[in-house]
Formats: sequence, C-alpha cells, structure tokens
Amino acid sequence: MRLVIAQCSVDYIGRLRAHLPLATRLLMVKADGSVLVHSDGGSYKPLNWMSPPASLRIMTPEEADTELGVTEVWNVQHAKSDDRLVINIHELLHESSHDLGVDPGLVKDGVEADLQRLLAEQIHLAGTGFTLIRREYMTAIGPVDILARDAAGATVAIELKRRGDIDGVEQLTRYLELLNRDPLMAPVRGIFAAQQIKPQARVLALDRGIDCLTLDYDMMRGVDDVESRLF
Amino acid sequence: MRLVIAQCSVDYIGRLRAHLPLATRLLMVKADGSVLVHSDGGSYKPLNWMSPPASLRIMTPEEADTELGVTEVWNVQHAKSDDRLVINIHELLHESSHDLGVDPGLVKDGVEADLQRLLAEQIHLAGTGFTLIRREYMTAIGPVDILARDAAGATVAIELKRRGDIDGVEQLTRYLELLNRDPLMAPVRGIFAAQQIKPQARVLALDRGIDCLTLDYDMMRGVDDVESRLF
DNA sequence: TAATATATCTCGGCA
DNA sequence: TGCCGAGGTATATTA
Repeated sequence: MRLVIAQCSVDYIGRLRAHLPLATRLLMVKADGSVLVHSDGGSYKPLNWMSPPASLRIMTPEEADTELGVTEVWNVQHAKSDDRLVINIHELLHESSHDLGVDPGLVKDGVEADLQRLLAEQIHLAGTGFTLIRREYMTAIGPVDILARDAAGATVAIELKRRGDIDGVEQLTRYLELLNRDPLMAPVRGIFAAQQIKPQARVLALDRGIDCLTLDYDMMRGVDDVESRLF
Repeated sequence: MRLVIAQCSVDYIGRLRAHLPLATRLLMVKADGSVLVHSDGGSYKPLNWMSPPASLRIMTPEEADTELGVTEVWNVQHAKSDDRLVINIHELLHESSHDLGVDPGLVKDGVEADLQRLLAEQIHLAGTGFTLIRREYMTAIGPVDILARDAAGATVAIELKRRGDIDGVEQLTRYLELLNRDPLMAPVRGIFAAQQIKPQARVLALDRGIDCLTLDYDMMRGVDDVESRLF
C-alpha cells in the first residue's frame, strides 16, 4: 500500500462525471490498483475513488498543465470498463509505502442470517404451538425466510429483517400472493419479523392482514448461549 | 489526519458485532474522530470503522493483554450511540500526521436528477406526441418523477431510475394506485424508465401493465449539448 | 428531527 | 458471470 499526501485536483469519468477542486488530500493506492482519495472528514466513503481491478500510470503533465502548477498526472484506469480517474498533483507533501500482506478478513455476528437461525430454533416466539417447516423455502420469485405451521395447522410465511421497512412488507406480500395460489398450501398467512419495525411498515402490514413481530436479538442470543451450554 | 500502519486486531460492538484477527493494517484517524481500518485490497469500504462524531482514547493494555503482545489499546467511542471500536495494537510500523484543511467537496454530473431534467426536455422519447405536465409532481405519498400527457390526451406517470430494480416498480405502482383514485385524473398509466432495467423488474412491470423504457444517457446528453450550442 | 429516495453504492451468495 | 438481496448501508433532501 502506498500513501501519499498531496495537493491535487481529481476528475472521475465513467458512470457519471465528478470533479474535485484543488486541495490537500490523502491518496491511497492499494495492491490491487484501486485508489482512494480521502479528506480529513466525512465518513468512510472517499471523496473519489477507483475500484479494483485497476492500473495506475504516472505521467508527466502537458505543458499547459505544467504552467498551472501540475507536477504529476496520475491516470487510474479500470481494467474492465471505461471508468477513469485522473489526479493532477500540484505538490507532494508526504509519501510512504508499506507491505501489509493479505488480510484474514472480517468475522460478523448479528446479521440477518443469525437472526434467521435463532428464530428457526426459537420458533415459539412467533406464536404458541408453532412448528418449523423449513428455512429458505424456495419459490419461483425467491426464498421465503421461514415457513412454519401454527397451532391450528395453518401455514405461516415469516419474512425477517434487521430493520423492518416498507420494502420487506412488499416482499412478503408477493410471497403470500404466490403461496396462496397453491390450493394445497392456502390459506397462508404472514408474519413480518424484525428487530425494529418502522411505523409506516407496520401500518402497511396490518392493512394487509400481516402480523408484526419485534425481535430482541440479545435475548434470543442469550437463550441460544444457555442452550449451547447445556450440551 | 493521522496515519498509522500497525499489526492489530479489531473488534466492533454496536448494531452488530464484528472481529478482525491479528494482521497488519492501515489505521486512519480523521479530524472528526472517525477511524478507518483498511487492508491492502478490497474496495473503498474499510474492513472496520467508526463513523463521526467519535472520540479516540489511547490506553495501556491490561496485564493479560500485555502478555499476549498488546502494546496499546485504542478505544474509539461514538459520540451519540453505544457503538464502539476497540483496536488492540501489537506493533506500530509507521506513523505520520498531516494537516489537510477543509475540503471544497465534490461536483457531480449524471445522477438521477440530470436524467430527469433531460427526459423532461426530451419527453418525446417516452412516446410520440407526448407533452410534459410537470416534473416532481407532488402527491400525498411522495413526488412522481415526471407527469406527462400522451398523444391521446391521457395522463402518464413516469418513474425514473438509473438502475431499474423491483423497488422502482413497487414505487410507481403505489403512485398509480393513488393517482387513479382521483376521478379527474384517471385513467393514469405508468412508464418505468431507466438506463438499465433488471429482468425481474421488467417482468413485474409488464405484469402490472406498466411500460418499460430504456434510456441512453450519453445520447440524451449529446442531444442536450447540441441544443445548448444552438442558443 | 424523522422519513424517504438515491448510490460511481459495496459485498456476498447462488443460479 | 450476472442477478438479487442485505448493509453497522451512508447520504442528501424534504416534510
């Protein structure tokens, strides 16, 4: 990885066009040819960047640019598209190079897949007497997160989200419509389950006869830990 | 901005939990207290990070950690939530600090707003004899991108996207449902316009009687340039 | 402040 | 490889 602090202007031409006026910024060149242009604020998103795979060519500026104070031109070309990043460097303030090696990568816990596993194991949280039919029940339009049977023997489709938004209700609605076309399965009712359900999503769900279920991940994980410890 | 290359392990605890095993990485500390952990690959997204506003406290490790080789513990605490990033530093390989100043920021061209302006100007692309009623036509549930009148005098609602996904079709469906409740406006038909329309979205749109329109931004901008040059 | 739509989204999974 | 869904989505706009 190469780190450069420089006074520069940046232009991106590709899926859109974007321009950064002259200022002092961090330029990060990664081993895969990707380049990130960061300012000293904002979030983790760079001001401008080039995704890998890409190649960096450092060129001498044309005469007109030299007169404007440009000392180097970095041409970062994406390997598989016409996307291009052009960095006009006016002054190099710092430069260093480092060998980082390959990263072992991130281990996550608490994403939708974990929620799904826990709810499948603790399906009684969806309702008393519920039994699991299966997770990731495939249909023509995609997988239903959890398919279960309620105490009365009726089929229930459960859509899981970390954050319950209107999109999720639409998604579950499409599944229910499809499942209810199958006479062997109908009637199928729906449960929209999430750690947090937005008011609008709740209104839409109830309007469509879909039950809402708020999940407490920490509690569910706690139960999971206790159960794991028993075996 | 402070740049550190270090052998470290990282833990994030907040909306979820995430762990990075020991490896050499770049740590970027920005002026607003945000911290980015980057490896020498991937794209612009850091392996792990803390969003601003945040504060960094550097602490001496506990004895047990010292024995494992930890020399410094960075505790990055978000200012407005319980999100926390803990970086256990084993070896500092490089360190430098830089004053970047405030960035003037990015200028963009070619986002949805530009597409919308161009299609409004070239509304004939939606169909022969089309006339523009208005852009951003407000309804109770949000603005319809473009409202137009077709050759026969019927109202047409156009939803614009750069990438036509299923969400956009749902959005347009909601608008059409609402607009068609108004007897003065009904019947209103829909056109789903995008630079690229995903197959699933196309199927759903056609199933709901919504026409699809693929837009060529470069061509539209080219026409725009030519027209601009005439005046 | 809260909700909504966009993104050069990125990233992972699966056909 | 392309499509599809999730994201600690982040970010800008607007009511």
